[in-house]
Formats: sequence, structure tokens, C-alpha cells
Amino acid sequence: MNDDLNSVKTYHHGALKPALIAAAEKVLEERGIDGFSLRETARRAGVSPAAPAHHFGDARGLLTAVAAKAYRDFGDALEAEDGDNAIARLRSRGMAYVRFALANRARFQLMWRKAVLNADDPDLAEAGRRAFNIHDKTVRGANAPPAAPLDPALAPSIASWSIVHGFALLAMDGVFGTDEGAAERAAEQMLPLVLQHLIV
Amino acid sequence: MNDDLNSVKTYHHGALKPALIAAAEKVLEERGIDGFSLRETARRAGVSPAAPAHHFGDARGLLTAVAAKAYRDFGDALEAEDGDNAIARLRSRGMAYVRFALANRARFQLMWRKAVLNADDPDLAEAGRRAFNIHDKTVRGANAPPAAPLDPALAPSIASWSIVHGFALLAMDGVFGTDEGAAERAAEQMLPLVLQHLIV
DNA sequence: TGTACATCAGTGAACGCGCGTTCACTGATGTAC
DNA sequence: TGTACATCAGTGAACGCGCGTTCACTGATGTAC
Repeated sequence: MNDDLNSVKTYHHGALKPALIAAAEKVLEERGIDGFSLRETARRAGVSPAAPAHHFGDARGLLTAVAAKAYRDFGDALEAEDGDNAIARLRSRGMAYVRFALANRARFQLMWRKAVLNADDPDLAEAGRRAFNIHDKTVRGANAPPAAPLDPALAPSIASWSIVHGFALLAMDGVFGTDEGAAERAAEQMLPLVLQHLIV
Repeated sequence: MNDDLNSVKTYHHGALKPALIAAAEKVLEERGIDGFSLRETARRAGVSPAAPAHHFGDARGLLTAVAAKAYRDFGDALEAEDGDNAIARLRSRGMAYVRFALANRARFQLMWRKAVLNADDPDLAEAGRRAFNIHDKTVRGANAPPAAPLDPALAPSIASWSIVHGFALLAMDGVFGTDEGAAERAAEQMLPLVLQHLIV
């Protein structure tokens, strides 16, 4: 084990899997998805370039694990917000959506960069489903009947998801300036125009 | 010149600049942005790997030109739609937004992948501004006073831009299935819920 | 409690890859006189 | 109209790069008896 400060470097790392995920998150945040590299991640974790293969198979496997964790953190961030009524709750969770994206740019982008992930990873799928369900219940209520993907009943969920998603991405592109907090203020102006119409 | 069918290969291409842009668009559409390569583009255009440098400087320069053209085509696609009244017009242009994204996936993504483009290219900036202005006038009316980026008066424009943008990206991610037309049907269900509230 | 041994989790050198860009060059074009 | 020459638009070979992955290996761990 490597969990005390006096630990010396041992041949076996002890907790390399989470350490690699953490290193990958740093590399992503610093270099962006396009600049990501498995070798650099291994370097950060203080390990040889071949080591990650033992835990993740290949680069895609590692990125998939990072994305799954990102979806979990994202779901937690939504769930952590609440409000006095349905509209207030949706508004604060909408803001949480935008804030998460801006505070975790590369990870957030990775969550949607399907081409780079293992599409059939069950962990990833489950984490994504959970995040959507949290949002869907926020819009349609905790007791709304489950709905198939194209059910018209989902329209309000899709609409509100679209708006926060689109806004977050535009904000990340700097459409609202690079000034700290400007995007958040723009979101506060804009979300109330729309979200209230989506709660039934 | 190389513009008739019997033309033989000449040392000078004659219209290499547009030919390279067209080749780049094909490479992007086939391989995605991450798979884009300057060499492959040159290969498609039937030209040596060093040739593009004469017209675009480097790979970033070529991609920037492709993105600027994409913004122009995108603006044209919005402008081509109309409606009997402001709400109908906004709705049909919203659908045009979604359709353009789905029909020009890689190009649409490129338009927003700032990290890969020359941020200070005047052509690109101008084409982007024009597209936003077309949208803004659709929402706030042709005679609305111009507004600074963070002016609250822009909120309805930003809201509607966000929703079509977010929806388009989710659709591209396959959230509404890969079934041809499914995304368009979902958009038709959802857009009316929101857009009508944004016209003043 | 001790020992043999299988398994696990790493090493580090080497591979081949396609890439973007540079370079000295050359063929074609256009222009000045 | 002809000619000299500058400029433009290409060539193609070569460069160095960092990458992901493979490979034979070895050190450490855990387990059966």
C-alpha cells in the first residue's frame, strides 16, 4: 500500500487504477481531449507506459472509465441541488448543469465525445442513464411514469436538457466572454424565461 | 485551368484552394475531426503534402477556412427558411439549425471546436457574427436595437440559440436513436414548447 | 509456521505508424520592355 | 510579337516527433498444503 506520506516507491503501486484515472483527468484538463495521451498519463502517475494496459486494456478503456466517473460526479452535482418547489428545483439544477460543465470542461466534453469511448461499456451506460433520470424526475416529477426514448411525454425533459446543454457548450466556447462569472450571470437571465414553461 | 472534363493533369492545378477545402470537408465527414489529416487531404486533392502550405500556411489555416465556409453555409441555411409570422419563422429556422447540424456533422462540430481554429481569423469571425445576427433578428425582430454581448435584452436570443444548439448536439450523440428522422420528429415535438415564449 | 509456486502488477526497450512541416528544387505563368 | 526574367505554385524526399502497443522480463504478493 502506498497510502502514507512516508511510503517509498514500491514495485507494486497498490492503487494504480484510481491513480491513473486521476492523472488522466489532470492531463485532460490541461491539454484538452485532443491533447490527451496515455504515455503522458502514465508519466504523471509515475509508472511505465505499459502499466495502464493491465487495468484498462487500452487508451480507450481508460478514457471510458474517466467518462463513467464524470457522469457519476455530474449526477451527484445535479442531485445535490434542490429548491422549494418544482420550478425552483429545476432552475437550481439547471444552474448546476452549467456550473459543472464550466468547472469540468474537458471531462464534460469527454462525456459526449462518443467516438473516443467504448460505447458498450455497461458502467458508462449506467452512469449516463442515472444522470438523465435525475434530470427527468426533476422536470416530470418523481412519480412520472417511465417513458420510452421517443415518447412525447419526454418533450419537456428533452427541451430543458437541450437548453442547459446548449448554453453550457456555448459558454465553454466563450460566446459570453471569458470573464469569470459572466456565463453564470447570462444563465441566470435566460433560464427563467424558459424553464417555468416546462414544469407541468 | 482545370475545369473541363478532358483536362489533363498539369503542374499547376488552377483552383487548388477551393479543391483543398472540398477535400478537407470530405475527409472530415468520413473520419471526423479527430481523424482529420492534412496529408490525407492533399492526397485526395491529388497534390503533394507540401502543397497546402502555399495556400493556407498550415493545417490550422485550412481548417479555419473550412470552418468559415461552414458558418457561411449555415447562415444561408437559416436565412433560406421563413414563416407566416415571427413564431413560425423562428420555428422553421430552429428546425433548419437542427437539420444543418445533422446533415453536416463534422463541419458543424468544427465550427465550435475553437481549439483547432485560428481564433483571430477575420473571415471566420465575420461569418460567425453574421450567423448569430440572422438568428438574433429572427427572435428579436429585424428592427431590434443592437445589443452588447451581455445585455439582458439578448436573453431570448440566447435561450433559443441554446435550445437548438443543445438539441442538435444531443441528437448527434444519438440520444434520440440513430433512426433516420427520429431526431427531427423529437425536435418537432419539443421546439413548440419553448420557442413561442421567446418572441416578445 | 514455513515453503513452493502460481498469479498478479509492474518494467523498459523496441516496434512501426502517420503525422506536420521544412527544404532545395522545378515547371508554368505573367509581365516589362 | 518576341524575349528575358521574376514570381508563383507545385514536387517529393527527408526530418524529427510522440504516440499506442507489444514483448519478454521480473519483483511482489497471496495461497495451498
